[in-house]
Amino acid sequence: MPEGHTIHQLARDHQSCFAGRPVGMLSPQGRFADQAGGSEGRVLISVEALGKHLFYRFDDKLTGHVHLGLFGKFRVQKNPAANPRGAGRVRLIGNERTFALNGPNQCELLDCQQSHVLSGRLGQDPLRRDADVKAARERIGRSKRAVGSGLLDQSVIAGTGNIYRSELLFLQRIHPERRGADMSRDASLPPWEWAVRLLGAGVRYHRIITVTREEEGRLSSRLPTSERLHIYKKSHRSCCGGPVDQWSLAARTAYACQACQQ
DNA sequence: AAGAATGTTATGTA
DNA sequence: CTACATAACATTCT
Repeated sequence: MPEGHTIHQLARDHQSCFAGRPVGMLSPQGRFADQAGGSEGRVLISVEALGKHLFYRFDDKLTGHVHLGLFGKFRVQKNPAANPRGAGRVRLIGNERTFALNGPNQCELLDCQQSHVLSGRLGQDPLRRDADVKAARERIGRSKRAVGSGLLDQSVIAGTGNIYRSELLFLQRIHPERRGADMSRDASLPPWEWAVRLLGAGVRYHRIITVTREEEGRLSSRLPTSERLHIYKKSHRSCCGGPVDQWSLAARTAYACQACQQ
């Protein structure tokens, strides 16, 4: 569930649903408070996504911070919402809909200082207009590190996870183990542009799609999940059946087409 | 029922 | 200082 594009969707949704309203949420321990306007209620100014992190900015300068991690999930229900399931962490009650959060990796209230520290250590987010492309590119392009490692490092590029790492390196025919510094300068497009494109498609279609521009619309509505990706979690390419290698890189399973990714 | 999974951080090691 | 490994934490699905 949580790659960067998902988080941006949530930010957008929550922003339009709750900005300007008192919202009961996010007590310091991450337990939920379910009364909008109750003792925990503060007015929400805006919701922002930075990489895979969500920032809820409140009028009293505090920031609610949510990171979904592997399992975190917002469930949406039409009001009146059913009783909370499991260990609820946050409950956002809107006019028509209620969002309930379970299983986040992080869920806490930060002061200015803390939230600044957090956002400061996040890298460039391909989905943000204020991203410093040059910084991200240099960080990877000058590094002796494997590209596949840099792409998972949130302090370099924030928002790409294991799926996007696999898919965008495949699309460029770059082997994940290749050192950033060794990539040819004249490669058709550096990973950044592909990241922008793929994450953007993710937001647009509410799912991860890694096919070419013309095909996007068609494929997104028709294809089953297993066919929206080229090599992620596959032993053979979906297009030509060529064998796909699997190994561990930066503590996650990496994938590469044996024949064409070098 | 064990194990894997779209993630991050802190800590230890070389 | 960098890179890599490991553990910890959250939960659901096969």
